[in-house]
Amino acid sequence: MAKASELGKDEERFAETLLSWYDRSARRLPWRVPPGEGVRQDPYLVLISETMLQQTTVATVKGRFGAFIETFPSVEALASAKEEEVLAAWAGLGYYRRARSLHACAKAVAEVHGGVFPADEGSLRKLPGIGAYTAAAITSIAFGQRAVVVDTNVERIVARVRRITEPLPKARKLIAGEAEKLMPEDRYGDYAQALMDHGATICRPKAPDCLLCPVRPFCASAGTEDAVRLPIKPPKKTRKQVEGVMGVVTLPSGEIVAEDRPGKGLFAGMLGLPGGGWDGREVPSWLEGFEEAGAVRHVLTHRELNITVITGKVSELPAGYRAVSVEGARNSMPTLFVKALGSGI
DNA sequence: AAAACGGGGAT
DNA sequence: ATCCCAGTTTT
Repeated sequence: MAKASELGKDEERFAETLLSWYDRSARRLPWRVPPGEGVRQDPYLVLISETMLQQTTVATVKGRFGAFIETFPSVEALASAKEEEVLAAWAGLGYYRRARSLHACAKAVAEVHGGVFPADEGSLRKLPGIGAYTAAAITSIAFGQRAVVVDTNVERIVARVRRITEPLPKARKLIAGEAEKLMPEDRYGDYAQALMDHGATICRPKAPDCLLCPVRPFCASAGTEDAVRLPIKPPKKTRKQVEGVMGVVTLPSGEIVAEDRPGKGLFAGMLGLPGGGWDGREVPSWLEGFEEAGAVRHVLTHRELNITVITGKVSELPAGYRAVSVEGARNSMPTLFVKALGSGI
């Protein structure tokens, strides 16, 4: 460990060393430009990937990014798409507000900014769905400008490197300040992505690999128990258990009955199956008396859903609902409904 | 400041 | 089972 008088020097060497490691071992990812001086990525691609990656693993996004970009190749294409199409392309990814914000963001870029992404953090931050993290990511990765990118990887790395023992979320301000001190003087985009790779492959949440860590000489927790336990996180809340009913109801055409969900709440704006009880809405009376066909358990961050799946036939479409093919439902409904569909057919 | 908001992969 | 994830918005 360096003496206090040498910390300033360590701060410079940290970023330099991490960038050097990144040049050798950057992961290749579909949305990423390989490391190099002055490299930039298309801001539209950064927006899509960063939005998809919010609270979502790289493994999941890997399988969805390409198809989305193919469907909506440019910010103009996304802006001119119908919301229904955007939501369908997002089905299964979760946190569906992201898709609606993304669509609103594309419209704003197209209409307010003439189809050109604003190149400064402050303007980006004003766009729908772009918070502090995403604004900093676009600023650095797409525009090569200085921005302090702080996500959970960075929080973890900085808390360990600086041995910050104050629990989250109170430690956030301190962590952001320390993160800024550790920054390099150029290659801001590569540096942001180097931190991500380091957090994902070396400075992992549970089993950090300090023996392989390139910045071990600059880390106050390296090889100690602190490297495993920091940052200190707040205790988890227990999930509320809720029960409900969902119907897989067939029409004479072979299609099934579906609904457009309300604009707020769970799965807002998405295509869903008729039912209720689990989302604060009544089970529609026309579903009564249908045959029980299965059960689905679905766990969300703040709810645990226990759904009874019923099946039946109706001769015509009930008012307020719409007919969709089973294939269409599978492709555009959130996972919960697709699971119910599988259990009810 | 706390709650709402999905889903899947790793352990 | 539990933890965690390239967070943002609303309450």
